[in-house]
Amino acid sequence: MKFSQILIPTTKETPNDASLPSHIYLIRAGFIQGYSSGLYNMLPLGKIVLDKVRAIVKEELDNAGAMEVSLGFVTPSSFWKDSGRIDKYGKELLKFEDRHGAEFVLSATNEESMVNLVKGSIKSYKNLPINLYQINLKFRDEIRPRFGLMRGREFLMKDAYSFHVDSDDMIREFNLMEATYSKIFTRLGLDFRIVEADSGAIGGSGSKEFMILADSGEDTIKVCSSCNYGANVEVETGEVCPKCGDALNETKGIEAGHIFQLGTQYSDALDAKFLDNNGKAQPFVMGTYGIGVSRLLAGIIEQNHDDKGCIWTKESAPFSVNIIISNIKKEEEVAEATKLYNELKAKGIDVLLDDRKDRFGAKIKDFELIGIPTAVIFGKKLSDGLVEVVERRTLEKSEVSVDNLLNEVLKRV
RNA sequence: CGGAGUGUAGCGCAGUCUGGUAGCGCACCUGGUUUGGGACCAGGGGGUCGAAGGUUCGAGUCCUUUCACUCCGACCA
Repeated sequence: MKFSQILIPTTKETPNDASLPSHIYLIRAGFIQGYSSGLYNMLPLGKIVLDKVRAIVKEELDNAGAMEVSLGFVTPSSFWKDSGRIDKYGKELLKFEDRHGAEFVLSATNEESMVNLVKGSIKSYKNLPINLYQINLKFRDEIRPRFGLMRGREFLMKDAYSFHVDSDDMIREFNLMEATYSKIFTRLGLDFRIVEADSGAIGGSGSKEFMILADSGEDTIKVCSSCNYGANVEVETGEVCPKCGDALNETKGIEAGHIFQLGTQYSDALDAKFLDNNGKAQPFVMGTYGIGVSRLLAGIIEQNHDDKGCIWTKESAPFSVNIIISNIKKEEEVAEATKLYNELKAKGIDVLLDDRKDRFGAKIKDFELIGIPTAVIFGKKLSDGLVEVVERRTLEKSEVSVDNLLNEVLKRV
């Protein structure tokens, strides 16, 4: 895409109400725009990144055999009364009435809706197991929303729910989801730990959290210095690793995923049963699995930024290559840059062409702020047949011959 | 909900103490000159100073009430 045609309102000034790097840079680089406490608009760049992350989540879940659905954002309060959660979840639920006085809530999570969906469509063990998920808006009226996308009130969440004939099969799926989440976080280029956790308001027994390691994390976790063991401090109070006996270190993490072994808590409460192979009614044994998709964006930047701006990882970047035309009035620069732009597009590579009338300084600053992994600069040395290639993460520059340029760029994406 | 702060142009801020014609920087528009690290010159547009009420000849400024937003805490995927 061409920079001149996308809305990317970058700013030099740090917004007065942002303190975390992810919050500051996502706003300054024109990814998001806040408009009320805990509420954000996704601008074009933010939407592109969100869709990329979402696509990775979807791809891995589909590969694991889960199926995507989309449940309504508005749910009757009766769903929550039936499960007994209307009081337990309390004020985080945004409640309202329709014109007839019927009570509704905005979905904060969808165990009830999903159990009702399955209850109405699955009657036999022959249709089990099944894992249904959705990636859509949630609303939680947080006591104190903060840190931009990190803890918004409205946010994009992937929530999956699995249904099984027994606990063994549910645990098999739980382990599969753990492996699937690991693939997702790894593809996104994140440094993360899987930790033992409390189950919180969701309930259930076994539960693990996926923590993105970052100083600004809201959770304190203990991680083993040699193996991959990790646990939430509320769960783990010891000083040595129960797995291998080495020292445990305290660190901060951002909770971006959480998987639960639910059991029959919701199927019992909502009277959701199937017929087993003896024709006997049994409650579904359930698991539930969540990823904070919009929170992942904040997490990626918390873990990947410098004092100049964002540094997107390969699979999360809005574009793979940022082509900079140093001086838009130099016909040769425009021609050569446009040529590379078209060649890369033809290869299916996401590329941003900075064709604005601004000077070089503004363009390179925006490149550093936005954080696309690689920049290609068509400038002064083009008359000698040379262009400059810059790696965003290291800011390392190298000169490349125009003749060899396409291959050189392709090597990097 | 306790504690602390902030609301003045799209963004960042000064002006409020000590009441007297609404300011600065960035951004934006027009013209010109520039073009490798956020250019320069000239001209220009944009505000019910968060809201309501009060005091006063006169309120951005003083008083009262209220709303919003941010930070710390408790709480929470």
